Amino acid sequence: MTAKSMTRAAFLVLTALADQPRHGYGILREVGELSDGEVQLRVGTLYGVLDRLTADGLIVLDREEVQQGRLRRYYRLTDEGVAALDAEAERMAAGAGAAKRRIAAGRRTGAPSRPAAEGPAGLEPPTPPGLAGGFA
Amino acid sequence: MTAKSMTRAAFLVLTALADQPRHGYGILREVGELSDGEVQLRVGTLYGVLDRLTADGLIVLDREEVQQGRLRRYYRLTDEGVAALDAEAERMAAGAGAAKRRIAAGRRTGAPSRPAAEGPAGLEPPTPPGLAGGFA
DNA sequence: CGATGATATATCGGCTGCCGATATATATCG
DNA sequence: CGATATATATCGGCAGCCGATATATCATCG
Repeated sequence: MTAKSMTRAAFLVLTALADQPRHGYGILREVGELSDGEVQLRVGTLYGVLDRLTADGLIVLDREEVQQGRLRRYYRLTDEGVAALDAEAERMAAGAGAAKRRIAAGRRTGAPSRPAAEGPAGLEPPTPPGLAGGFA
Repeated sequence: MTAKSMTRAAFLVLTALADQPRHGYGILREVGELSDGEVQLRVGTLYGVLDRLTADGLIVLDREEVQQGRLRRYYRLTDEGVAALDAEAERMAAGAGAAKRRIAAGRRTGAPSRPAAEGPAGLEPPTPPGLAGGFA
């Protein structure tokens, strides 16, 4: 079945929960710290994602605590959630690798922009094969 | 400025164009082949993405050909497009690595699901620090 | 010769999903 | 007392993806 790719926000939440259970606000902070502030998960995005992930069985409510008068609702990954995150990480790494390889391949002629002004216009380049290098 | 992350479809199009200019239908086929059929870019998605990428200056219309009575409109990456793709690939690789590391970190106790039935419920685990391992 | 399928372009409506704004409540700090 | 941090949650708008649809040419098969 291979299960189709999750959204970016979902990936961030799952990653934040990968090492230990966290509550909503904690997830928000963790995502920010994880990327040194570059990637930010918005509050308005969080709860929808949490609901969807729960409905999909990738996370579950771990426990509720009242800490200093404030409610904390902790979530944790299910086995299915771990598997999904792992699969997504694999896909992303593969995609990133493929992109890098192809950038390098396109650099060969040293002409990234202007393609050197073709001849009399004809005969399309027959897709120089060889190093394909796929996603998976 | 760091430029915010592009959409998945945009990433796929840029990747397909990374090694050489291609026309719309060719991009569609290339994306499919690249992932061995796992990832598919839909026709209904393509042209909107192409327009947006053009407006953003990441790709440009390279040339138009009439091959066997059918029009082919070739696009290619701009220097800015190459840079954007490269940056995105970097981000994805970092994110994938971070997820993998955290999954491994969470596996330590060998209790991925049930957290071993806590004691009388109190004293949250004080966020065992150490190996943080960020995105970037 | 007509049907089917691959090639190739493009549009549109609907649905999903992200985000800014907003609301509520408590604890801390100045 | 007001501002800031912690913590939850909802809602409306907008961007973006996808299925369906339309159009046209060429090759293949019956």
